[in-house]
Amino acid sequence: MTELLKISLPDGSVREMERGSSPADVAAAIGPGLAKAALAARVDGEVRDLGRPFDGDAQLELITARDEADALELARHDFAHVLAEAVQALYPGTQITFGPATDDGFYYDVMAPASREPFSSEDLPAIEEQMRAIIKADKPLRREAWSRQKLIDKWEADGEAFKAEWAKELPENEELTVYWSGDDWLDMCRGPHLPSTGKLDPQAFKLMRVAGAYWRGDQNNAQLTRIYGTGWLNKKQLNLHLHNLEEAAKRDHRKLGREMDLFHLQEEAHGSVFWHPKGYRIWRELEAYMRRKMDSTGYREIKTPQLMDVRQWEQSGHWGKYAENMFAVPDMVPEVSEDEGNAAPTVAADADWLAIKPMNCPAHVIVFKQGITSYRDLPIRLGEMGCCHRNEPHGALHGLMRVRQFTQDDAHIFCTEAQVVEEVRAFCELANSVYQDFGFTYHVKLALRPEKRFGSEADWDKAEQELRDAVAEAGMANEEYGWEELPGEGAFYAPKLEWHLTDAIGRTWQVGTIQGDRVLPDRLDATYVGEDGGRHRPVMLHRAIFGSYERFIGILIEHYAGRLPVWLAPVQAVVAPIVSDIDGYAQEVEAKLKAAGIRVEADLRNEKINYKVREHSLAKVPHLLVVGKREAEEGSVAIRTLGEKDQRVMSLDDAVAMLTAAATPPDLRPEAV
RNA sequence: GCCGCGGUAGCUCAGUGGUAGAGCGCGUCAUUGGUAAUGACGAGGCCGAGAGUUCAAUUCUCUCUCGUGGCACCA
Repeated sequence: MTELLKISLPDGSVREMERGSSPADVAAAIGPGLAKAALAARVDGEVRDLGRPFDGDAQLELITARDEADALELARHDFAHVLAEAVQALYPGTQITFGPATDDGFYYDVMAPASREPFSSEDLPAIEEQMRAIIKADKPLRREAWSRQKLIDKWEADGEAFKAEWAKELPENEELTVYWSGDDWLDMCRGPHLPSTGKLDPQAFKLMRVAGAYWRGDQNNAQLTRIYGTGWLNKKQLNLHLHNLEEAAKRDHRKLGREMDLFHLQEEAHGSVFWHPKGYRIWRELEAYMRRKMDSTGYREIKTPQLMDVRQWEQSGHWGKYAENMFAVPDMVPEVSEDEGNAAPTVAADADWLAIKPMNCPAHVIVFKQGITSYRDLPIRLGEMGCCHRNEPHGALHGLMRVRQFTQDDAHIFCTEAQVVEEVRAFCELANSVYQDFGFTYHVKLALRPEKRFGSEADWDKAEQELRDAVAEAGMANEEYGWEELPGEGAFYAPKLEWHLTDAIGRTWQVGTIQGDRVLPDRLDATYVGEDGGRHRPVMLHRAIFGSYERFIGILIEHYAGRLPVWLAPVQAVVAPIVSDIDGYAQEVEAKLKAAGIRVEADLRNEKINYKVREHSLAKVPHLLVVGKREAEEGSVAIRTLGEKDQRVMSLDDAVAMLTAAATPPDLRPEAV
């Protein structure tokens, strides 16, 4: 008299199943094809093993390879387990820890046995081989519930110190699960998993690299070896991914920066950029653009000192928190050694210390504090192309993306409490117009109060709510803008709104930010005189749109794969004569374009036109103007535009008009005004 | 800062216990050629820095440094 379970399917039908039956049974009942294709099940919205019995009546959706997101997640998680099993099979005594799915695959953190070196990339082929063997063996993956104590005993018996440590911290009463791979290997895991290892495609994964990673992400703990793999549902997907990686490598800004002669980095100033003429041209265009944007939205630009007394940084709180990442300079005349070549100066014990600014905010507060400010003057928006230095951990440096010297498009808005929401909303609008001009889409996120912070809870409540409200006012607190709140991610003095750009190949970059700060105005005693005649604290909004010029240019190079829009291109056009008889005309064309404000060069070298076309195409010059006898006679040019197959012949005057239009920055185009 | 890998010509890289090689680039000459590499010749290197082993080190060992892939960090 067992009662039957009612299992509802997505098509609206309901199947009656015996108690104890599982999604696998439902799949089998529907048909053998589905039984084979099914990978897992979504039971009342939760992804579960195919073989896990129903708890009661349920909504069921069977997951197959067609449900790509779910299937990928399952496959990657299984690849990680197979990886761990393979490593232990090959190298007994290896300790296993954790191995999740990632965006493009999986990894597993392991500790090599003391008897051998940590794993290296040379071990990867053998591990891959072993993984394929495990997949081919089609070992069933079986879920089993264990008590916590049983788990601890098992891990301790096996010498798995990391696993045992973790198990001890799991809740005592909760039922814990392990997954068997066949009958000879298991890992503790919440699941779910595919029914068996054979559901994985042995040709759809590749181990990519090994790296160090700290146990539980804490640098005080042991360092494990993390083995990274990329994993997919089939070989085609894997190959596509590998191809995309190659494409991404081709647009690496470090490579393009060298090839396009934009900038270089070198040992003597590591983490600081040597900008070459072409790279700095991009910078200048961006800076001019940003100045126009800020001038037209009520900002006033200032310039503040590079060096300030360390005491100023103590007062702001930065010295206490970030001293180790700041550069300090003794305020003294160095004693020069008689000994030539001895460049190490001695520092007097009583020297005063100056710090090179790691940020502009305290200096902006100092400017704000000059004189007496009335509420009638607020908001005050102070902008600065502020050059800052931070002594970053060496392992963090990366091309233009993470440097020790950088220049921010920084500004601080001092305003009353009542003005915060409107100021933030207006900033959302400004940031939006900038990112659109560069062809980026973006997500807006709110980073909430961190564990270690200054300021009262009431102020944090207020500050977070203001940012929320402003984004809502701007119409961006929704899915379209990827709206999300990130607990614990804020700065020590303020919650942050963050703009995460998505580039042409789908990667995201956090650039813009605005932060509602009540801490610094208080610590540095900034005040304004209110309507009531009393002194009040302004709210200080820290904000940037590019973030830093260095990083933003790096992002632009990768976003456009070096093919910058004409208005940013260091060289916008090259005039290339076919024979030297035409050099005179080529120079005439060059002069005319120059007079129109186009960044143009004439390539009069004694080379064939094929050579010039190839070279300037590789250099990513947007327009190549080829001139031969025909063009010289007609007063025309043959324009070859980068990325287009065909040339266009037009009169020189038309060419000037066309290039002038193409070279106009987006904010100055007629349709933008 | 931690783990792994690397540093040889301007760039990309090969190579060796007896102080080095290619391609591209650069220079000179010839060539004046209609849309992605014309040819010949030539000049370039303290083989990242320091120490050690050795008759001898670019090569082996150690330290440092910078880069690189991750981790940790990112006001």
